[in-house]
Amino acid sequence: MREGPDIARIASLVGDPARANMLNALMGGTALTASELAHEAGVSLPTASSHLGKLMEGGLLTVASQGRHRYYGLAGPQVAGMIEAITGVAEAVGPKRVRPGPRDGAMRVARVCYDHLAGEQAVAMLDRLVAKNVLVRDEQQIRLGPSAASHFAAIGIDVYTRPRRPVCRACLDWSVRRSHLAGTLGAAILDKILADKWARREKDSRAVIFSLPGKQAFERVFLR
Amino acid sequence: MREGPDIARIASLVGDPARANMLNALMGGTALTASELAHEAGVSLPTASSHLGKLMEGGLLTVASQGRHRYYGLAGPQVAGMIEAITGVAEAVGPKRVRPGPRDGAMRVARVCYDHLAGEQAVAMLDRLVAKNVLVRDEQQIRLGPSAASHFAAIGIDVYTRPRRPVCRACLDWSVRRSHLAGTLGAAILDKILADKWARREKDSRAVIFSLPGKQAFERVFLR
DNA sequence: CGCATAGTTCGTTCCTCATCGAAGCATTCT
DNA sequence: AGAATGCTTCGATGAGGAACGAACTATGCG
Repeated sequence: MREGPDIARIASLVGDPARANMLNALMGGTALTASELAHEAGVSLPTASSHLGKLMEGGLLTVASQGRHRYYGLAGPQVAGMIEAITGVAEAVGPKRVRPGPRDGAMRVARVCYDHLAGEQAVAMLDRLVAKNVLVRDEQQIRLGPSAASHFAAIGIDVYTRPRRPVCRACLDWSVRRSHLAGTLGAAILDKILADKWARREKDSRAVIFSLPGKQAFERVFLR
Repeated sequence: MREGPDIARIASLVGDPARANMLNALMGGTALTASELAHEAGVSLPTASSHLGKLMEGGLLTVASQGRHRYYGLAGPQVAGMIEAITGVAEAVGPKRVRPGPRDGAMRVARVCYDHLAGEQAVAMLDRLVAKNVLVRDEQQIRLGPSAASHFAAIGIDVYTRPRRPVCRACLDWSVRRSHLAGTLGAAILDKILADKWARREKDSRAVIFSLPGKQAFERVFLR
């Protein structure tokens, strides 16, 4: 009876375990093939194909055909944000993890959230950038502060080169329950962290592992 | 295979249309009874009760027993944020609103919401009553103002005769996204509108169609 | 070409879960 | 106490949809 956007339709897409696993895997930010996603989800290829079709039809995924491969990826940051939000609730109400393994610890500290950094490190970074007035924040909005351009230029990031998406966006961190930095700036910072080899991606996981010198460099640049 | 919080479980809770409607209704911030939610969702009371049990078990709702009523509300802002996020995606990918037919127009202007009037007319009425200080409102709470008794007595409504439910309640209007008046007073006003034949119910619809003199009477009494 | 790999489509099977009526508590009104 | 109201539990029914094997299409390789 009720009108408005069909939230049940979207939620039910995420509500199937196989599809949820696929979406989770895609939260790493890299597009994956149908076979890889089938493996991630623990289902057969036909089943995966059917799920992917539904996710596509629901507008949650994009696909790029390359040769005989089809690379599926999240449709955009809004979808990623939604998954984060659902993850946050699941984490909050879910059965208390009996014993958080070491891998969970790493995830908590730093991980990839679609295309930017999340976790304690990322939250601390945003806090510090706001405290230094490099970024200005009111509520969920984040904007560049007066010194932003020069500040980021000093570490090799041009805040004006990526005009397509919003430069700054707040993204709620499920492990810390506070916001971290998304948007093109967040993506550029993650790029730099990986390009400069401050950290590496854990295989088959969203975890981001900092090396000791990498961590020190990160702290010097972003937490001071 | 994948670890982490069980996002499919949470999403599937939202993924049922009946439950989604309930959650949507609760997004207004006011707690609602099981019967009201059953009506909102368009399902029978047993069905609603089952859904509410699941939402409770999933940790998405809280409940407060007051006498023989059970008031259900969202478990917290995090849950509300999740619903907002899902709504945002649904809005973005959803079917482009084709063309709101005439019936939708009528629904938008005035309709029945459980037992009281909703829609633009109802929102305007509440605004006016608050502006005239007949009703006093702070946040989601609405109370009778000093002149309420005499004001409503003049049009044949005794504000004290129906002690069973709260006299005034705010109810979020989905078409206008602002509150209108619910509670026994809201119900009494709708009764009067229909009893005095200012308007009639559209068959098999929630729409309420005002006659021309009825509309004038309504405006004279409530919008001036 | 013929063979291998990557994906989708089809048809069938099976199971979960939404639904409602009837009956059972609980609370409040008279 | 008895009646009315609000809500939950139980049991039966039915529909939707997740799963996979087999067959089909498409791309790449020798």
